[in-house]
Amino acid sequence: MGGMPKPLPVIQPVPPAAACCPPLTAAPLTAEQAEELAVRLKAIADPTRLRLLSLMLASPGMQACTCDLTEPLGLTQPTITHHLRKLAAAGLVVPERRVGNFTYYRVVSDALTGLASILAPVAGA
Amino acid sequence: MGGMPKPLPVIQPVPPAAACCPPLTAAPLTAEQAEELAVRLKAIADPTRLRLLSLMLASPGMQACTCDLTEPLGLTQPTITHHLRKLAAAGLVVPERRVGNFTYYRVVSDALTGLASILAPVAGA
DNA sequence: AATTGAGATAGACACTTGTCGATGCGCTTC
DNA sequence: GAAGCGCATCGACAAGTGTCTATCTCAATT
Repeated sequence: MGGMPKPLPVIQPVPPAAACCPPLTAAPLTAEQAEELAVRLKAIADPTRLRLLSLMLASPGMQACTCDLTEPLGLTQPTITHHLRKLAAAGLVVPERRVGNFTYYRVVSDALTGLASILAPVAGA
Repeated sequence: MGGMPKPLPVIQPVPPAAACCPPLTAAPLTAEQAEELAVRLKAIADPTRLRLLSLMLASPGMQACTCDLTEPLGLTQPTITHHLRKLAAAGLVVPERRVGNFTYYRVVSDALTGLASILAPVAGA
């Protein structure tokens, strides 16, 4: 069927950037703000996902396909896919392009810097 | 018994600052580095603990006693103590002083900025 | 058309975690 | 010394989570 090329599953229930909350030092967070920020932080508060991010960041274009990430971490392919899904749901990575059977994910570096600036608005200063 | 004044339970299994890992963008993390960083991030990846931190940061001297934190969050006292313990174990707060029956915890702001600089070394620049 | 191969999905299971009620310890006040 | 209060600890339980095996889908190749 010559239909549409299946536009890559978009998951992102979370807005693209870290525009959810004021900096921690600004004022006490509401329950909703804390909940939303915690969702993003939970996404990176996992050793496997941290390694995934650092591997992708070290790759050209901050991109990598699932196959490139499976072996270095010593985990199965469904597990890697599971973690990439979680990262995508938090807006930290995005399914970029699909070359043949390979799906390439890219790190959204703005999401990382956004999180960092919420934790410590003066970081890097 | 005129013994020692019980030197406030120190929990911190984690080194004081965020000197555990290079920035994410520097190089792929080892399993150990990722594990240690995840421990710290898990500590703040919780809505209750985020609100605790923001409440303490908004208090004079970035300090607060357990009694000040129980009511604003609508949780029981053992639960607040539990979370303060977790934050202390991650080096994000420290049991500062004890006035009568009150125990005051203080936010270690360097720990927050340290985490932020690992996530995004250029944040705030 | 058949085969191969990458990745997504589903289901299962062990483990962790957030919360609570009950209890114990230490300091303060009566 | 007895009572009251703040905080820590203990035990329990529901909910969430990371990992796996098995299966399915879709694209590329033969």
